Amino acid sequence: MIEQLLLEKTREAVRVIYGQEISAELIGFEKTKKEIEGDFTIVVFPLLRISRKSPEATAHDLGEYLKTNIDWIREYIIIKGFLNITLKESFWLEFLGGNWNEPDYGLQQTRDEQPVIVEYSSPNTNKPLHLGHIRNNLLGFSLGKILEANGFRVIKVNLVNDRGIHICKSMLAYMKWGNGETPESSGMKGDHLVGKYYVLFDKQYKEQVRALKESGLQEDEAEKQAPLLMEAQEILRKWEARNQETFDLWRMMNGWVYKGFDETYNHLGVRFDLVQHESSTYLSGKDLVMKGLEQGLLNQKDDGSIWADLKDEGLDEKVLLRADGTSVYMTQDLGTAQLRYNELNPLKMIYVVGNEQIYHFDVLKIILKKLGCEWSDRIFHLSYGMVELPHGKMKSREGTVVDADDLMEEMYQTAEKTTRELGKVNEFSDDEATNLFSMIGLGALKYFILKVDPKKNMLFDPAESIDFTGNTGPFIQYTYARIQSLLRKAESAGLSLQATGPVPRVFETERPAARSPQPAVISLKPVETSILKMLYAFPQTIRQAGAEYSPARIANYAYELAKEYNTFYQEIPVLKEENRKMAETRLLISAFTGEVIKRSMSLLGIEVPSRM
RNA sequence: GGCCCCGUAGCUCAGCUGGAUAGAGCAACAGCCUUCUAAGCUGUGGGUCGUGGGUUCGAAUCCCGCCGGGGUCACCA
Repeated sequence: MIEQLLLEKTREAVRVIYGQEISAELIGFEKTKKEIEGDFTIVVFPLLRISRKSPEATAHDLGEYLKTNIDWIREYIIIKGFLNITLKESFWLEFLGGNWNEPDYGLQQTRDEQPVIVEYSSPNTNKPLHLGHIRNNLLGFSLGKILEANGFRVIKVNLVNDRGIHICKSMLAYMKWGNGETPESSGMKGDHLVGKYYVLFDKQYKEQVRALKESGLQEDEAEKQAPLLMEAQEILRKWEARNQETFDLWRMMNGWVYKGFDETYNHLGVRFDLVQHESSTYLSGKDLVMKGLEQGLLNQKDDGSIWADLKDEGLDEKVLLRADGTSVYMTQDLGTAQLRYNELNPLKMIYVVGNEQIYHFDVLKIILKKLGCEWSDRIFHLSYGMVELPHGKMKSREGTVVDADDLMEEMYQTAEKTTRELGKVNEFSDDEATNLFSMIGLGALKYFILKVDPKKNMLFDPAESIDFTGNTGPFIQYTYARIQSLLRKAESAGLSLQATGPVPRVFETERPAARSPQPAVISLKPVETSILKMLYAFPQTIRQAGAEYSPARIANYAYELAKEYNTFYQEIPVLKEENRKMAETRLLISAFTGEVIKRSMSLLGIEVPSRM
């Protein structure tokens, strides 16, 4: 890596010239700003104490030393305290020749035995997926890919929230008012059908609460005493006692939901390596709690409920088992974490869960530690912000929830409409066209969501998300399609990429003018070095995205690269170039850029079309 | 009220471990299709980086106070 060489040589220069050993952190080292001539910049201000010279003089000392000691440096320019170093073109050309066809460029080989677990999605089986889940799924899936690109063995886990009082509510409503309706008989997708009964429960329950209040009860009393809630609680007890009838109904309704979810996941293009169900992990949580109680780490109240006292940690008490012995959300998560640790011994357990649960995960880690699980440090909660709509938050009871299936369908249709209007698919078969609309619609949706920093709340404006111009997924896809088209045209024009060889001869000709009898055969324009610099930064970008768990970094990188390429594309007609070697070089730049765009988009779970 | 997160152009967002004149897109306006795909490109206008202090040669970035917005503090998940 040239950066390390520059850094090392700079330290050496300080040692030789000023006689002092310095740490690398003292050297301000960065890529040169775009508007300024140069490739890399050394900021000398921090070194002034050592050099005891002016910024300019210090930069000059270092610049001279580096230039005489590093072959790749062509020249340096000093602006105030900034030493801007320009590399020879041969550096970039050699980089291009050596990597454009490298199938693993930027990607690390899997090196870790211990896996990283990425849990995401984690749906409840009582209602269909909505826009919030979409952000979750896209983040989790992309994060998994990014970590894999960083050489981790990743296990993507979906923890299905298939038990608990909320599930019993939709079951109860179905028992009361379902009349044996099924997805087949109603023509509804299974998850939507079950969701319908959950909503129905909520409506009837609110009605009961209202009636009770009118008969003189306090609000909180009314909420607790509403017959529907008590019936639901009864179902939960029956379920935990493995009552056959309850269990069969539960299994049937969950089956419908899974089928519906699978459809949505397939459509969205996300995958899991492992699906866990809370119904089969919560018992482990109960065990953990009972053990903790025996060891005196937890305490039991008079009514029989079991609690963790977290006052020493500055938090409150937390219930872990209800008085009737049934478990709560926290109990399940304790059990799930324990099982994962025992069975997979992960390097890290990443939970992709909304930021409204930050407190929950803080508590989870503390309780685990309290129970003697030192590995709780390996838990990392990747919390992401809420998705807001132009008119405010999504609220199911106000009907402002954006359904995942509806949204994807809408994106598809807009993609189809726009694409047809532009006359892009006149020569496509039906299958090809359908496939393209899907790629574009989903590409737009995914990119729109992933380009935003996960931790921030984001605004989802349907009108804007459906725009395909500017900083959007389709813009990047379009750039890729153009590159592919260019490569096809080049081939039929007799310009073959492979014929140029891995490192074309032309790359070896560039030498300092003084020692070379002939001028360099080719020379790069600013746009071209600019693209090459970006391509050079790809591996580093992946590392940063991995370290920060940030798909947004990849998304913004892909856009910058595509934008840069479009400028190039507009300014420099490759196929019109008279110098054949120059034309070939530019083809390589195009091919390489296409590859990196494709890989970046793949890390976001976005497909790119070869024509559009 | 305690704790956590956010505040950058009219709108949506970038801005890497502090560095040079704070960047894109959308929207507005003006250009570019006998030229490798115009879902594109070029140009113009638009900013006291919420605010007041502090640290520093240097702050959108780090620290503290305040203001504004959101989240959370359930025997819901």
